[in-house]
Amino acid sequence: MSEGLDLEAVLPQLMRLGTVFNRSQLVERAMAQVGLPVDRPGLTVLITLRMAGQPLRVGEIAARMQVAGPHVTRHLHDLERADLVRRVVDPDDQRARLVELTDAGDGAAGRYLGAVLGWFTGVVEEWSEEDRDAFGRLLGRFVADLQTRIEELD
Amino acid sequence: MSEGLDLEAVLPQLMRLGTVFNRSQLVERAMAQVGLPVDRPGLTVLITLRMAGQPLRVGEIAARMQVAGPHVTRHLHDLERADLVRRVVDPDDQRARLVELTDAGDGAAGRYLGAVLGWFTGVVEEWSEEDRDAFGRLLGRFVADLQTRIEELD
DNA sequence: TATTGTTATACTCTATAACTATA
DNA sequence: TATAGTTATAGAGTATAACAATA
Repeated sequence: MSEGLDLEAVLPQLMRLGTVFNRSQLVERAMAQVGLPVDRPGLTVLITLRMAGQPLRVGEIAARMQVAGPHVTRHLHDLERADLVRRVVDPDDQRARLVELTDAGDGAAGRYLGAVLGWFTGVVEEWSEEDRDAFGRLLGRFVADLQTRIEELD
Repeated sequence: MSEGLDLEAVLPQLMRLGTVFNRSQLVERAMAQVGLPVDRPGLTVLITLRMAGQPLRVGEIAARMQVAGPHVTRHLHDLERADLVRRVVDPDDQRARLVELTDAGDGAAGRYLGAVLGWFTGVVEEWSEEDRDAFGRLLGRFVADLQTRIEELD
């Protein structure tokens, strides 16, 4: 059962990774780089919009964040008041609203992502190129296979 | 900048992994295998005790879970009422309490871990042995380097 | 009648502060 | 006086239900 041993080693590592992410103030430190008083879910909205590269409807933001709609609505209020996003009526459907980043909002999201990216660069910069490539490949595959398996359970 | 490209690919994967973990009801599904009405933090207490392999003090459980003390105290109440843990006075220090799993508690934690482990087995069982080994090695290294870097920031 | 979004409310998880008992 | 744990309170994040407006 050498298989079993491999997996029993991986599982605690994944749990540890989750702990490191959630509790080590990685997020808080990167948010400090943003230089604006945005809370965590608000920042997630900004990142979602920046990664989309285009204005999104409220429901679409909620879907991409995998949260319920009202949660997005609530934080859009704060973001709009801070002039980080704009809400405009969707010309194709008067019921819907398109949310777009202001320049300030786009800059904030960019600074956050840049900080996190620079941080990961530091973590693996002493790795060999082979190891970096292999890690990227295997991690991508793992996440994809995991997601497939989850969807199969439904 | 081939480095940059590698990292920019890894970062979204990690974010995606976090999302999959937190929102895909992986935890809820595994908890269903437990067959007992234990909530999530309560289950974390049971897992912590099982992985320790010995009774732990309340403060030690909180440290391993990386949460504040009162959080553990609160859930120990429910767990004790459900007969999943026992609290006994530490013979070495009358102030402290040792928390130990009952047979039912140990079984519950075991069933949960077995479900998750079996699930991961399914995800990577079609991988080559080389890929599995490499993934385990690189993931472990990544988490360790990440933690080191975080500690350096303090 | 179905869908988009909002408002109002409630629940889960975790933190901080104040307190008790033992050292 | 310091430490282990508990009780009480507060906050962040997210969900559900009820509602409004448009399709």
